[in-house]
Amino acid sequence: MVSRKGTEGENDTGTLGKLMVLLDLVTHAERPLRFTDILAQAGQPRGTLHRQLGHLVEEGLLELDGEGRYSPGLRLLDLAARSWAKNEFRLIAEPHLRALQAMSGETVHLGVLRGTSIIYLDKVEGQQSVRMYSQIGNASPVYCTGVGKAALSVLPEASVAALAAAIPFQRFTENTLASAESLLAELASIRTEGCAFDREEHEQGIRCVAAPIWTPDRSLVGGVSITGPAYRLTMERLTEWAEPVREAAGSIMEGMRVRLGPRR
Amino acid sequence: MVSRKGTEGENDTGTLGKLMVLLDLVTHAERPLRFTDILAQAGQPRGTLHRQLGHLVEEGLLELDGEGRYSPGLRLLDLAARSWAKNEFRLIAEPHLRALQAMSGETVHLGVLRGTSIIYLDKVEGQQSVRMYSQIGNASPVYCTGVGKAALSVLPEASVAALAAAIPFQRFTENTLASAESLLAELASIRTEGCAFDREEHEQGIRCVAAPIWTPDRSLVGGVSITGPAYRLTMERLTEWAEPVREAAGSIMEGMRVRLGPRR
DNA sequence: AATTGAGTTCCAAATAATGGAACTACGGGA
DNA sequence: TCCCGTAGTTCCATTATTTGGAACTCAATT
Repeated sequence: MVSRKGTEGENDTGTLGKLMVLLDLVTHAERPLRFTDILAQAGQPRGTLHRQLGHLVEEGLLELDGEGRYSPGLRLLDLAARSWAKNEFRLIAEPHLRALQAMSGETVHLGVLRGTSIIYLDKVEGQQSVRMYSQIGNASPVYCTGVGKAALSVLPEASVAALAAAIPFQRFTENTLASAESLLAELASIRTEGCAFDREEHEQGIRCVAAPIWTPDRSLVGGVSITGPAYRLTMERLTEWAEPVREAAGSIMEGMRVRLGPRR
Repeated sequence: MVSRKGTEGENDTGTLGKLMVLLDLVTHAERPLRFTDILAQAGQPRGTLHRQLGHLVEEGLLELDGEGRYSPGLRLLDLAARSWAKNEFRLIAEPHLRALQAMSGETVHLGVLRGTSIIYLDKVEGQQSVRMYSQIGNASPVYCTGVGKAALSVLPEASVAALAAAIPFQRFTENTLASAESLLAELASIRTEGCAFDREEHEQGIRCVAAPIWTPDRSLVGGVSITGPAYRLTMERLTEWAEPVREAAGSIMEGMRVRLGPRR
């Protein structure tokens, strides 16, 4: 993975930075990693790595099982649960997400831009009470999600260009915008429309309509979307829902203005 | 020997330890904290604290808004989402939780013991698709939750005694077991029954029945429970469900034996 | 018994954290 | 407008922690 730090350089300096690299390694891995696995990827001397892992385990950020395999620790859940519960942006948006869900009957997402990814902050779905946590906290690429493209559309040209250059494009479906050029072109139309569509660009058979949410200084940029299967979400239906989605985004921004102060 | 943090003393030593104290401070706070608020509680010199917070912000573990207030960062969600998705214990338990939910129609929880708290790892509820993330990751006291008491019941006497001595008992309802003695007494009966009840001990009007889950070496101790409102979950009903809950716990342990190896 | 691989421990040297103090920015009140 | 107090930031010599090479233990393999 490249640095998640927007426009800046590498970051594995500082004690914390190095530890975070390890945390990332373990949380990104498919399965629990053994000491040697981590050693191979971390580029740290054995002794150093051993102590670093020891500290992470001691703090509950990692867990070391009986077979010497490292996996993410429970402390992460604990910290995340608390930060999610009190996230102001999410709290402000929640009623509007529910309203959109009730109106459409489909799944509604709230996401924010972070580097070249969208992180989902909340998800409201109908009765099909499947996994809910599943999506929250997950990072998805900006260039092939409705929320991602909507978010980019409100950034200044320069920032978009810088981000686009840093995106590791990858084709998920035949509709995926797999280059900086095609992405930039689409952003233009999104700006005039005020909303973005995902036409099965990330996952075959899944469409969505999204509207951007931003603070005046762009310190927070994200969006809200309605997502669902292509057979129910025809393009006509999506177009119909564009207005309610834009309105929800507007209401959320209004809520932020009131609650967070007009400055940013 | 790298020490575990079970029953031991303070831990704000080491660079990471000090940073974790700050993370805890911010995630536990009701509202975003200003520099001065943290300064008052952290007991660090101004310069030091300032740099520490800077590092946490840089890594996305904290966020600093335009008004100079610190709140938990998105990186926490990202890390937690990944660790939750691949948690082996949770994955093994999931189908059994669903089965219990389908059988009872009530909410089913999976939790593990961590220090003197129970951390909920999963939650499956019926159609009332309210907040789901809400509970997952949350820490609740051992002594007044079904899962907590069940978990304690399979620990060796010595460990329970040590834990009980460390619990800051607090009375939540008139039924709360608010002393080490009453807790230890109840554990005896839980051991013979093989399941624990929460008779409105944590929250007025909420009852539950839970069964313990443990590994042979007790490195992982937790439980599974069915929870619901007292008017639906009469004590007779709870008693009826004790057996299925015990069976589910047994199946989960069998699954762990197979998947994680018989050693631990 | 010898060998190999995995994990752990040790300690002088290198590096990062510390914290007191000086500095800046902002916001009243006189 | 000037002055003072509070909040936040920066600086840097001192101090403490991390670093990493190497030696060591342990277990499985040949």
